[in-house]
Amino acid sequence: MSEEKTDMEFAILKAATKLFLEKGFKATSTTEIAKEVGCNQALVHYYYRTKDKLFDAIFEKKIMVFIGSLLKIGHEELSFEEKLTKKIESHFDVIKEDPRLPLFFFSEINSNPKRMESIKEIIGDLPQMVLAQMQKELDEEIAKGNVRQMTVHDLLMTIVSLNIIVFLAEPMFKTITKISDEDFSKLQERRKKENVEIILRSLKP
Amino acid sequence: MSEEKTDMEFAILKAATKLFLEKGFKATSTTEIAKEVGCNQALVHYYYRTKDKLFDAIFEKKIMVFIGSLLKIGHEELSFEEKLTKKIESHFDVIKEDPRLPLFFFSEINSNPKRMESIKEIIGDLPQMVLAQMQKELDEEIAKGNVRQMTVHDLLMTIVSLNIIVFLAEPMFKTITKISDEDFSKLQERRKKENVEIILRSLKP
DNA sequence: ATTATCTATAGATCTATAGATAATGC
DNA sequence: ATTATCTATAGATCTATAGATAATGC
Repeated sequence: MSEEKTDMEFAILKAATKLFLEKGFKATSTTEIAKEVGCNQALVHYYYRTKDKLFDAIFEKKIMVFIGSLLKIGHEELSFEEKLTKKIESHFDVIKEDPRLPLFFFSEINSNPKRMESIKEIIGDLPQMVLAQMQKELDEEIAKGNVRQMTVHDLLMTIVSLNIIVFLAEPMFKTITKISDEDFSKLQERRKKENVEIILRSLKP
Repeated sequence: MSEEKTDMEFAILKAATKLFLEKGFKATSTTEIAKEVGCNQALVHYYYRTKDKLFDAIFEKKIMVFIGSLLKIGHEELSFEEKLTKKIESHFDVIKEDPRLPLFFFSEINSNPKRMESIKEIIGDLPQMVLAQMQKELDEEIAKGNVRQMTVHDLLMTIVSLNIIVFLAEPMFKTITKISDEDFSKLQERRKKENVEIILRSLKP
């Protein structure tokens, strides 16, 4: 009855994560997950009981990654502009590690908003506090005349918006232009820099 | 054998459009479409034969709306900046009319890239030509020193990116904050203005 | 006569569970 | 003994079609 996951339990989680992220909840069957793992379908239910519970475990984890990448703080020694740059880039990099995350996230919340409710309860009001802290820092810059009037909500929306587009558009992109993975990676890095540039410019008084 | 769609045929198309946009291809059943229309499920297949063909008809139409809103040209008498502003705003407004469009679009291409292939064939190289024209206009502004070095691809990516975020995030937004529809509409309009501001700033030399 | 609509159903999923067997931990 | 894995299957979909009946256009 140990807390440690058995190999098989972990393998199922891993395969499910891959498939759910690729194809979403509805389009992924427990049969397919089992096939990917190389076990029988009943075993998926033995460990996670229902497809829904299995999905929820994954969804929660991934949403934390996504939100975390945005709300993480640190680099206290840096200037506001440097800190912001780091935040934008680290958010971008987290998504690059897990490029299906944005579409997964928006799709699944759209098709089942209730999942968001439970997430809300789990994370509590930590985000509220981090946002308040970020707003304070932003207000200081505004007071100093370094930044135009701006809410942290708008700023975050801009960051997320610009940072997700290449990943959302990846399948479309790769279908239309037969771009190689290497060139696509270069395009991503170029966009990352461009995003920082756009956002810093957008804040100028 | 007239080209005109019967009432029932049209009603099915309309119901299918609504459901496919809301829940996507996989999560929508022909049974559900029939129920929404108020007919029996066989009739959906009588008119459109397969779920796939029905979906394709809708997907094609919607993708044209989305692409069209970006590539439309006009207002020749206006300045570059005014034209760009109009383009951004009209793109935003088209999506506001059909707020599920961006998620629908990215989700369905992700889950079945082949659909994009057929779309590609239908629209041909019209987009290429429009893009070339837009690039020419942009290059003129760059030459005049009004705009920094920039490709039309990057510019369009920025526009789409900023314009879709509120719509992608709508379900999440409405779950987390219990924002009213009216306030959400105000937020959208504010974002539209903000997007224009951000994009114009991003182009300054 | 032809077209539109319905009922009924075959065949393919898919989820979840029951119950059998194999593997492991004392 | 307990836990992990398997086989088999019930019950719920869902798509597509066959074939019956109702509505419509000459």
